[in-house]
Amino acid sequence: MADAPAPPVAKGERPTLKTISRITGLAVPTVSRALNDAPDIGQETKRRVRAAAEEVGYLPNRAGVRLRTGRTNVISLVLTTEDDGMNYNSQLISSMLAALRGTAYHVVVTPYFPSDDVLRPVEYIVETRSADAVVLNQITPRDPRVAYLMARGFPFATHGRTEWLDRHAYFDFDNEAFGTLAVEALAARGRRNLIAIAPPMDQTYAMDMVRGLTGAAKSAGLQTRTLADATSDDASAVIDAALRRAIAADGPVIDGVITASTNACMVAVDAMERAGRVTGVDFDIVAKEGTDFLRRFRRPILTVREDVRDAGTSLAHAVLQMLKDPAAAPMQELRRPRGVLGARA
Amino acid sequence: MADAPAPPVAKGERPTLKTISRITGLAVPTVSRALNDAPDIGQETKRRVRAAAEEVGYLPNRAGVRLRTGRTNVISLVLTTEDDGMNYNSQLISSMLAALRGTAYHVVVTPYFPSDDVLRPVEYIVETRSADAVVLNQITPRDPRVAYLMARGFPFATHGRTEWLDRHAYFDFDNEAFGTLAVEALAARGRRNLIAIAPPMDQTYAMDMVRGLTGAAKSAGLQTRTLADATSDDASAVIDAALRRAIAADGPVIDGVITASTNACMVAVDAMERAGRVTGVDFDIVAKEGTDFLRRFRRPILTVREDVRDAGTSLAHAVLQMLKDPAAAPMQELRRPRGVLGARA
DNA sequence: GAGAATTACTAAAACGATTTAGATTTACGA
DNA sequence: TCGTAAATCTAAATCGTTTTAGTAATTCTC
Repeated sequence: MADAPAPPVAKGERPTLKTISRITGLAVPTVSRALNDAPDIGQETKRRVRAAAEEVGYLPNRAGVRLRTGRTNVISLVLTTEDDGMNYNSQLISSMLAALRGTAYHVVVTPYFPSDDVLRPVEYIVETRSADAVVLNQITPRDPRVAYLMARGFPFATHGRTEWLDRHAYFDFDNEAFGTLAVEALAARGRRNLIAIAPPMDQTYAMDMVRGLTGAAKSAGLQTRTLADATSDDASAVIDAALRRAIAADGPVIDGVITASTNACMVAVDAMERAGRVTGVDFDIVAKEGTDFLRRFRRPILTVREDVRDAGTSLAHAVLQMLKDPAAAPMQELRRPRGVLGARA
Repeated sequence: MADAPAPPVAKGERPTLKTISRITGLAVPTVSRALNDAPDIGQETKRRVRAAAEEVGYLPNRAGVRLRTGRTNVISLVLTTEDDGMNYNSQLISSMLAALRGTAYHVVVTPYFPSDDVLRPVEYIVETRSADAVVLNQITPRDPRVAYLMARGFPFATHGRTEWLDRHAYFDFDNEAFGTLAVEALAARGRRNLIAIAPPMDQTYAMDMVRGLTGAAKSAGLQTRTLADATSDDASAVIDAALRRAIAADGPVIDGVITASTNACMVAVDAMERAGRVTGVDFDIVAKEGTDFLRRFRRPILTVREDVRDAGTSLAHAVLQMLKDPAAAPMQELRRPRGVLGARA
């Protein structure tokens, strides 16, 4: 609870430009322009003003700046309030915060409720100008939010790609490559009959992943299909039920599973083992995961690493660059998976 | 991209009080007071003003309100940028957002970097008045942030308790009860030699948990101790190493493990099994978890449910009530665990 | 050495809201 | 019937910042 060391201008109040104006004897606008390094302010004056600002611990009043300029110094992260399987939201937020450290930007998390119109949060932000930029995820190929933001010329970056590839900033993991890698890894282990628990198929990355899967399967000359009636985002019970049906169905016996989430992987291993299939013996499973959680599962699971924090860092930099230089080309990054890790037995 | 249906006052601009003033022919302050339901505005006038506001889709400019009143309509959630084991942050945020739905409050996540002074984020918020209230977690008994906020009279609520129990709003899970339940469950299964992987011992809830453990152990006349050199918040490798040392050490053989986190539980099961001990046979383990993740682990793990979303909901309500009626007694809630769930085999 | 250009600052206005003080109208009491 | 109170509205000021326009002093140009 140490107080500030006897502020020279004794006032319990927070210092404003007026405070510095009084200290230096300069007019308020001069102080403002000096702090903003305007060209028509003398070097010596700038030095004096900055010293005074430093001394009293001046920080610009955000409401004042915002009211006058319209700049909010806020970046809005639009997220669903639904459970995310693993740590996705948490990691995205904390990595964005880390990347924004030292800047004037705050992060506001704007909820998107499943019952709402998808556009609502984004419209709200744009109409009330409550942020300088928006970060979106769970992107569909013709995402209406992206279309809206592009039409309005509002700065944004997405985790995931649309079909308007060259027109906005994005970060994405290369899910087609993941699909390819996964199939190849299973093929190399002699697996011939694969099933994938894909993300919801309206999402771009789900389509990418499936494209990778089917392409690689065709090349390798083996069977692959997507689990019906469940996605990797569904609740465990739903995935479990769908898998049970698939396992019990007639036809060639499943000997390879591909999943895009940790949770789906655990459910799948569980379901297969309950059906009497031994992991690593009767079948293999490839899972994409952000943590090293599956390693603790004590099964020979094949994993592909995907660090969500990379997304947060990249997206934060993308919007920062955008706000600094609106004319610059949008930052776009496609992160390729490094390879398939064989879990220890 | 549907436009608003022909706004009666044709202007691309966002409506302000001035817009409504023009429509109704009333002065701006009158409009303001009408919308704020001031006593000196006539009923008919209020009706007219509200109708006009509705019609043009008026939403108060946050910067204007904030500048004039000092109210920010922001609730700050102070979180570390470190990884949280499971979904803690994510669930806390989304449940808070859900509870704040329909209010004017935004949630700003304020990062706390491990290298910083603990007080820094909170000081920043108070000094720059960048939020109306703060929510804190990872509370220590004499948490300096809590002391600071109490001294400043700044509204806040904590997830976790301090030693200043009656003086601030909090939500907490009853970790002493958890400790007691856990020991009793293990004792009932004939386990005599327990080890606990506790949270960092500076945290209040860790101390609570250990108090519960030792109390129940004494009553049941059995051995219990806390794992040295590692806490449930540590990285998997650290916990693993510490556990290996404990398992290899001389003395009575460990036949019961208690852990406060999903991750620590997985690590513990892993370590024990690598040492040749079979879960549910040679030893039992009790874990507290917020998800139903461990059920998929296919081990007879005993779990105690703890829904983080309860914390977020309760804390949001606590600060809302505080902001509405500063004089009211702070909301305090201690959530007891419902019992120990035996995992299926 | 006079006019033009440059430098370095100040005055006034504005962003959108609320608050305080004051004005006008109507109703009321004696 | 007149002063007073009550009801309802308006005018002006203010929060802290930035912008636009303008002023004064200095330097340059030929």
